[in-house]
Amino acid sequence: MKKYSAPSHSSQNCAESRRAIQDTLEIINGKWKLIIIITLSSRPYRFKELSREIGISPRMLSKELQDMEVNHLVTRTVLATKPISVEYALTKYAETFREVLDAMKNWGMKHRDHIIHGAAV
Amino acid sequence: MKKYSAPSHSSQNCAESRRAIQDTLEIINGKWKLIIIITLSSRPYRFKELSREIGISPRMLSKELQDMEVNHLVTRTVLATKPISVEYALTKYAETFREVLDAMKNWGMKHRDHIIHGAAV
DNA sequence: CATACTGGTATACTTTATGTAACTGCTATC
DNA sequence: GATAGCAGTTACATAAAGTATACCAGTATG
Repeated sequence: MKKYSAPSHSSQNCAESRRAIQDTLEIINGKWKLIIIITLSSRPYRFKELSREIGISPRMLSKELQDMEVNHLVTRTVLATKPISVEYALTKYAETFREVLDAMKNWGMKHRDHIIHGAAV
Repeated sequence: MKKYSAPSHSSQNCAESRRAIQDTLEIINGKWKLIIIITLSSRPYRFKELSREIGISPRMLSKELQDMEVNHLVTRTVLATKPISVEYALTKYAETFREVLDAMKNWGMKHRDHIIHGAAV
């Protein structure tokens, strides 16, 4: 009987922070974006090569790479090879994302310790 | 005909980093966890109060709060009020998560600028 | 000319996430 | 004793995410 509608409060900059965090979340959300970023951070990959490397179907890979291109995280370069090939590489801009990944990595490792060694709350 | 199975590479600490990042990702993954953390960061809330505040159904809220309790991010305290009430609050431990949120917030804001003002890649 | 490689797309399907509605057990108030 | 509030739970329905399989157009090789 009840509808659960949008929040009524939201002071201005609180909402802005939330939006920023949500934006960032979308960059790495889902099963694949993170591993794609990490894989491409070692070197550029071709489409099929990347697909085989991380075990993702072409359908998903195509979609994910398109998202990441829109967000300026990867570049798509068509190479004039015998059978045409396409190279995907992280942009220089993508390096700015490392701060976020580092923060997540550090916290994640501490958290695993915290939960395993069962500290008090 | 082809199966897309697990990766074959994965140098040791690379895999460890990835796992840590994935762990962190799970903490904030989904539609609600983030806004719950942000809302509770101002003050403790009771169950229904929180439900109304952010517009989440009791079903989802219950599930999310349980997850977060397991991860030591919130505490659940039963209060001896006339109709019983239960207070949810962020733990002190949850404050350590602020580093991650801040990194995400900063990057998210820069990223919005970057995309809107259409800088070169 | 069949085979195999390239970078994908199309379709159908399963699984997971989220939403909706109704219901429980308790207490207080009208 | 009917109504309403609290803190949830349960069963069911839909939406989103992911998987599997097949296929296309192009080029080279045997």
